[in-house]
Amino acid sequence: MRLPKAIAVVGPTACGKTKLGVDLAKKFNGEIVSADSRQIYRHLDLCTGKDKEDYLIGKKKIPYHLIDILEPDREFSSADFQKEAFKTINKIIKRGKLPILVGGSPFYVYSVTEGWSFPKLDHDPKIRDRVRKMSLEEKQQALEKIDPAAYEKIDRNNPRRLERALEICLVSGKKFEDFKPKASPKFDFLFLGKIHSLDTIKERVKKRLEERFEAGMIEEVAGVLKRKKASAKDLEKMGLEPRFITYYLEGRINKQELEDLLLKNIISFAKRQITWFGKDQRINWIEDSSKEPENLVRDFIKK
RNA sequence: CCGAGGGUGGCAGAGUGGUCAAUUGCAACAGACUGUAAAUCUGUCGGGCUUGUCCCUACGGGGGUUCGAAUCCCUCUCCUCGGA
Repeated sequence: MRLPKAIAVVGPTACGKTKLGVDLAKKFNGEIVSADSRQIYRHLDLCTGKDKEDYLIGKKKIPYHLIDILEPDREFSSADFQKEAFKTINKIIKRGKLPILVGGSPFYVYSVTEGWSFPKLDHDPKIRDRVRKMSLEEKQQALEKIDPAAYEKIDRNNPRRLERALEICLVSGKKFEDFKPKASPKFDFLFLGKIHSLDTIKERVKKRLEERFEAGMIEEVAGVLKRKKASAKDLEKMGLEPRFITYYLEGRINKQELEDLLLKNIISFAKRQITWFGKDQRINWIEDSSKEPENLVRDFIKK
């Protein structure tokens, strides 16, 4: 059985993914499915770079999904995202349109394109809470005791991974090792990638930051805090701009430090994105001016 | 001009006779990643190759003491502070 077709537009931050996605959506009667771990949250449009005007072409608005679906004080995971994305993509296909997954959150993108199957577990907030409160050493010891085989293999200094492994063991009553990572793609994706040199990305990020400061990015965060849409803690988890601007508002860092921290951290994020996407042989990297993506998509659809 | 302190690897900054090619942080480079992912974590980071308890070059320049110096002494030079 042939899988339904879809497009994935990926790449590091500030390289013009949205634009490419929207162009293609217009030409091929598509709809955008955002794969951005921050844009799922409402508010904070400047901070998370929603750029909603990019979805307008002339008077026509390209439909987009999975942006602004949740209040920022809610927890959301890649598994939640995957579920939503599958639903959305299926609906788009049913409408006879072309789904275009556009995003720079590699974990979100791949959970969908690869069809990762996450262990099905009930949420147990008590267990989660307990596990999260342990010190690194306690986590290591606990896992070593419960599941020595998993402990052998795991990234032991990584608290997040230890937490997850422990949570799985404690909630399921089974071994972490029993949940072998599985993947079964649900769609046939054509991968398109947009990328620039690191120097160019740096320049673009810098410029974009300036524009967003100018546009009131700090005030945006202050407003969200003031209206209690999210706590400082929620914002800290939400990624670079919300986090560091919160620090700034709390007086922990000054404006210059804020700018430096943001630039620095956004760049290292871009490098991590490049590590993910760079090794993916399936990605068709799109140079700036060419009409190539159009041809690639046309051929792909015809097949 | 006098007095005091100081010049350490791309930067910041430890080290004050051997275990120092030099703690640490940042930057840089590479990488991991299957329910927090713009998260979290790992490795490399003076040069060379025959990759070794190897060689070379290095803690402002030069000289000296010592078996041995980033570390002690002399001198030159530069910086900072205080006094004229």
